[in-house]
Amino acid sequence: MATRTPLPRDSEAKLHHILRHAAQIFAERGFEGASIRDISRATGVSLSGLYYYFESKQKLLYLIQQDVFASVLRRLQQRLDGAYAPEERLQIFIQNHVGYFLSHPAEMKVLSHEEEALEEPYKKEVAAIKRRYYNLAREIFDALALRRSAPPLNPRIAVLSLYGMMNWIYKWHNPKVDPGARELAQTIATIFLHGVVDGSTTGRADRHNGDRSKRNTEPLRVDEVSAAD
Amino acid sequence: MATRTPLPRDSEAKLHHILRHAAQIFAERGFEGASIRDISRATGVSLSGLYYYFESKQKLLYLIQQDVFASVLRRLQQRLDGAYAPEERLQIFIQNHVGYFLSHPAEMKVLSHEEEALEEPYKKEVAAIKRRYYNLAREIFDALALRRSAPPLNPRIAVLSLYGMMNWIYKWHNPKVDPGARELAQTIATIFLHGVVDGSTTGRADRHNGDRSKRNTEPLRVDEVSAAD
DNA sequence: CCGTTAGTCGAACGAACGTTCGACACAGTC
DNA sequence: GACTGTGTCGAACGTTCGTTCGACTAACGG
Repeated sequence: MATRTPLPRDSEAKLHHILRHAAQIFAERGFEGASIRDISRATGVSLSGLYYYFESKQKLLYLIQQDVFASVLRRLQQRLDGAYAPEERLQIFIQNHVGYFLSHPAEMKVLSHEEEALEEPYKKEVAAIKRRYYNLAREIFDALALRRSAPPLNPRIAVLSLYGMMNWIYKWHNPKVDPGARELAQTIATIFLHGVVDGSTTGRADRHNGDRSKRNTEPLRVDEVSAAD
Repeated sequence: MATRTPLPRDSEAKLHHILRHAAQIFAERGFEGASIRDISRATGVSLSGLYYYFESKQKLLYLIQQDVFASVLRRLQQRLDGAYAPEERLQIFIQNHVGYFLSHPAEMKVLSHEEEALEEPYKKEVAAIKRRYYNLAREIFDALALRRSAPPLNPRIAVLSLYGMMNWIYKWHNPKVDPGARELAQTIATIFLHGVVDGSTTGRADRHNGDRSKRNTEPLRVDEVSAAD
């Protein structure tokens, strides 16, 4: 059935060349804002020539996302292998994610920013990979949460907040001003694990009211937000 | 002096009507992905009629962002008035931000997601407001950081991580599953202030590895990462 | 040397885009 | 009743979009 030559070598290399430059363009102008002509210009491949490598703009976005996600997960699995302590596993997880963010900013921005631009045949597939990635962090967190003496946190919110810290990086990180991956990951891990005021006896004792309160008096009001209308 | 006809009332009301529906459309399809014709359809105003209220699509996006930002800031200043304790101020800040996120999801998504879609005459103006908002959180954090006995954190990273936790919400929050603004804000504040493993003496043992935490020897396999490959 | 196939491209397609224009209805003011 | 300013619209402008098509080259197995 299948012929001898499965896939020529330079074809696959060229596909990656296209994926790399396309990610750059998508990162710069957004998926909808970027045109196939932009990508043609950036890659040096003619407009119609591109369609030999992907059948639609949607598929191109899917290929980029799937490719970078597979990379991240593959590297994470490698690094996690042999680490069993929850704290260490969390550090590795954060380090891996942040590290990839800073070393492949365009690809990771496309992954973070263009999630919704993907339409339905592909959207589901990427969502499945993301769920696996989420569950991995969730398992680490659940093991970690056993260390906690204070009232338990909503684990879903905790994990998604961690993702928020990490995935927001592309919005603000400036290599000329901000630290590299190692220090950045360490800072985020410290905040997530111990918070910003942790460490001394003053930590939690000085809430100015019933200390073990859930619903204390009322420091703030949420309800009426629609006043602006 | 010219008090005759300052601004027709229903005109301003209609502008807000347009802004509200346009934010909805931008939130759903993205700025570049949404067309003025979509907005015409959603508002009931004819295509050309819209241009009486804004001179370009860019200006429309600017008006939305400027409008919602002014709202958030105005409400925040109100609530912050009279609160002096750093922890309380931080709680108010988070509560305000998260509360606005959940009560005006479309507008806040546009603010978070379409930052870069804004071009140069307008981009600078919104950036200026955002800097003010950032500085406000930064001042609260600096006051708070005095409470910290552990080695100091990079304050810029800490504050931007907090923004990350909050601004990421629009990507995942599901009203049917996730808690409301109050509990959500409280969880984020707790994580930011005290971390997820804070509380007991085991907290800062620095390296908790010594004891073999064999209680879960589950290696947490990520089995076959590239299934779709 | 011939046929097949992988790879590449210029030119064009119809559709959709943001924006403009001129006309028109309805207020108030002289 | 003429004038002016505000608000509204249908129709069209020129441009750009994603995608397709047919022709072409280079390489290789027979």
